[in-house]
Formats: sequence, C-alpha cells, structure tokens
Amino acid sequence: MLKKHSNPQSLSAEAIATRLTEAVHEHRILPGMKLSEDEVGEIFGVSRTVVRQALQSLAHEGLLTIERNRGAFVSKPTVKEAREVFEARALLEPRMTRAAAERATRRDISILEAHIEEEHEALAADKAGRALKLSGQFHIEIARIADQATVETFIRQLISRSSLVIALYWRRRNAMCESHAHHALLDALKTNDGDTAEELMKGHLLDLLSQLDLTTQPEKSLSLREALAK
Amino acid sequence: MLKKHSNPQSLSAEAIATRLTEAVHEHRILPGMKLSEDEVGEIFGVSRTVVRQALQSLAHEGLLTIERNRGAFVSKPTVKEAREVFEARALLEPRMTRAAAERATRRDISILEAHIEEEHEALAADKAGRALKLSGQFHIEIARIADQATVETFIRQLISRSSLVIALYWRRRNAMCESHAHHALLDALKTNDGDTAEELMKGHLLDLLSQLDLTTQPEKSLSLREALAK
DNA sequence: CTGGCGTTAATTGTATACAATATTGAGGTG
DNA sequence: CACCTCAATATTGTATACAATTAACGCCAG
Repeated sequence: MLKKHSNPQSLSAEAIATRLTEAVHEHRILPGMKLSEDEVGEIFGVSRTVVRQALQSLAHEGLLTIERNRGAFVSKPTVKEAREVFEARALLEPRMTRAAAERATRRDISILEAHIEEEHEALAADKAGRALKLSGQFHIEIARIADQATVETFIRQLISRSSLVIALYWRRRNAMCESHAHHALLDALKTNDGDTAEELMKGHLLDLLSQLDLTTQPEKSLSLREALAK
Repeated sequence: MLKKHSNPQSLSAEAIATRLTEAVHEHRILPGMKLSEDEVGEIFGVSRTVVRQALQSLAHEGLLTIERNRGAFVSKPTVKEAREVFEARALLEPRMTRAAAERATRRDISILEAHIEEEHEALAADKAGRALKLSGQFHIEIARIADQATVETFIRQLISRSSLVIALYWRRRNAMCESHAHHALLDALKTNDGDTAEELMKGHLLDLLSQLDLTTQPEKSLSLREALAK
C-alpha cells in the first residue's frame, strides 16, 4: 500500500501525479505494478475522475502504460527502449551541461551543492531510493540552469524512464558511485568550464549505461501473479 | 467552425486528438483560439469526458494551453519558446538524419519520395496548410527511419510547436522554399551519406529559423475578441 | 458617456451512475 | 486430472448531474 497522508482536502490531479512520480523515482513502486483507479482514488481521497487525469498524464510521460479496459501499469522498458533513453540523454545532456556551465550563477552552484549534500546524506542513511531520486534531480537542475525549458521537459521524461530502466537492469544494488561524477561536474560548472563540463557529462552517461545489464530481458517482477503468469 | 464529418459512431479520444492536431498543423486552427469542451464535443459527437482526454493529451504535447476554469487554448509560443524549439531541433534532428542515412532502406526512400511528391502537389494546388503539415511529416519520417522511437516522440512535439511558431512568426506567406532542401536531404539519404545528410539538416533548420521574424512579439490573433481585448 | 457593481448566464471541475469489458472461479465434460 | 464453458465479480469507459468559477450584461451613479 502506498502512503496515506490523511487528506484535509482533496488533492489536485497534478499533486497526485507528483506523488506517484516520486514513489516511482524512489523505487517504492516498481515496473509492472498495477495502479488501480479505485485504489489510488481511495488513498488520496478523490474520485476516479481526478485519478484518471493523473494516470493519463503519467502515461503520456512514459512512466505508466495504459492498456485499454485493463488499467494503468508502471512501464517496463524493453532493452531497446532502455538504450534509446540513454542515447537520447547522450544527445541532449552534454550540450545542456555546456550551456549550464556558461550560465551558472553562484546561486545555481549552491543549489547544486545542496543537492549533492542531500544525496550523500541519503546514501549514508541507506535510503537508496531517495538518493536515486536526488541524483536525477541533479540532472534536471542542470537543464534548468541552461535556461532551456523545452529541453528540460524532455530530460525530465528521460530521467523518469531512466529510473524505470535502473529498477529493471541495474547490476549492483550497492552504492551508486555517481557522487564522485556529480562532484566533478560541479567543479567544472563552478569554473564556467563548458568544454570540461560537456565531456564530463558525456562520460558520466556512458558510465551509467555501462552499469546496466542490457544483455537479457528483465525478469524482475514483484507482482507474484505476474511471476507465475506463464 | 471545424469540420463535421457526420459521425456514425463516437470517435475515441485519440482520434479526436489526431483530428485536432491535423487542423492545427494545417493552420485551420490558429494560436490563441479557444477550444470549448461543449463545442468540440458536439462536433465529434462525444461527451465532454472524451473531449477532455483529448484536450489534456494535446496540452501535454504543448499544442494547447489549459488555463484552470477558463478552458483550452491553442498555445501561443513566445519568442523565447520559439527559439528553444529550434535549438532543440538543432540538437536532435541532424544526428537523427545521420542515423537515418545510415539505415535507410529502399522502401524508406520511396516513402520519403512520396512525401515530397505530395508536398509539391499541395503547393501547386495552393494548399499551403497541407504542404506545411506534409513538410513536418517528412522530418518525423526521418526520425522513424533512424529507428529511435524515443527521440521521435520528442521531434513530433517539436514539429507541432514549430507549426505554431510558423503561424505566429513566419515572414512571407508565399511558397515555402523547403522543397529544395528536402530534395537534397533525400539525395544524401539515398546514397547513405551520413555526413552530408547531417550537415544538410543542420543547414535546413538554420534556414527555417532565419525565415522567422523573432524581433517582436506576435500580434496576429484571428479572434476578434482577443484583438480588441486591450 | 464612462466606470464600477451585482446579477445572470455560460463554462469548466468533480463526483457519481450506468454501460462495456475483462477477470475470476465453479461446474461440468472428456 | 486437465480443459473448456459460462455465470459472477471486479474494473475500466463514458455519459450525465451538480458544484465552483469565470465571463457577460445591464444597471445605476457620477
């Protein structure tokens, strides 16, 4: 069961979408899980009308897959889709990082530092899910600093899907060694070194990709029913 | 009023979204116009429930902007957004074109040839709107040939918004001189010349951008009410 | 004639009722 | 015992009713 903050007044569809997105990013909701309209509606204290808005919004971002007359399920990216996500990120993020390096203000830097700090704390507290979410936000923050709202929304979607990919294909459950990479990126941004920043991001993404096991279809499915389906 | 094919049985939300998208791409529906739920619902013979799905889907792609308690309007990209759209396209499309050139089959080529042919016919028949839509589809087709579904959806959104940008900022109403550029691209694809294809696309996008007048806010608004609003 | 105020009408937001479809489980048959 | 069929149940799809909000209009004061 999901979290259930007793709701003083009904939440908006957007708020529900945000909450669900966070839960997926933190791997509290895993690929393949079904999100029933009634269930979600009761948890958040709203009618199916509002729930459906939220679910459709998330489906449009690729986080959920809606099967007609069957319902909404957390997407399970195929190996091909997993590769595509990282290819797209490789296309967009290095250039965004360059732009961010050239534009970053002191305020931006301190925001990024705070992110890294939180990420460290989450890892220390053994909150891998939370660390993963923060790690993604670091990338989004860079797009924001680059002042490219359009590309930023694309990167948001890609980060979302990356979260699914990691849930399905990540090799080691142990600590993400990204912290170091993010710190190096921060240094390049701090000195407005666009060339280095771009290269670091390119390497960082390749590094992430190399930690995935894309040789086989994912077998993980936390739904008992699904595991026994065939 | 929009088109009104007498509806034998009710259309799906997706079908309605497609029809509306086409109308926007062909500039039969212009930026700023309001799409009332009741009106659209009556035109297509479905209830507001289905219309809302379609409208929200289009809003998520950026084609419409939904203002709470006010309704859905065709988006009016600002100058900044217009630039961002073309910057994003410049980031994605040249690389997609290279990949497409390296993968294009004879069947792909003939599909593109058909597109160009249709585009010529539309221009000859003075159907500028239809020509514009076909021109956009040419770009989407290239992403499809590159076999990058993820990036393809991004490019779809960017083409959609480009259509809005062109409606607002295009300088000359006369013939689009893209036909030539598309033909040159086709040649590069035909000979699997990735380098040339990538460069041609890069130039083509710059060319498009240069035909826009982004020095001033758009004044065009076909809604009489809106024209007199201030 | 102009500008503000209040009422009326129109439109969107949300919940709910009903229809359509898929899933489950029992019962029967080979 | 496996397998199929079919009713019973649960879930989603769509339409509609009502509430909330906004926009429109007329009225009156200045």
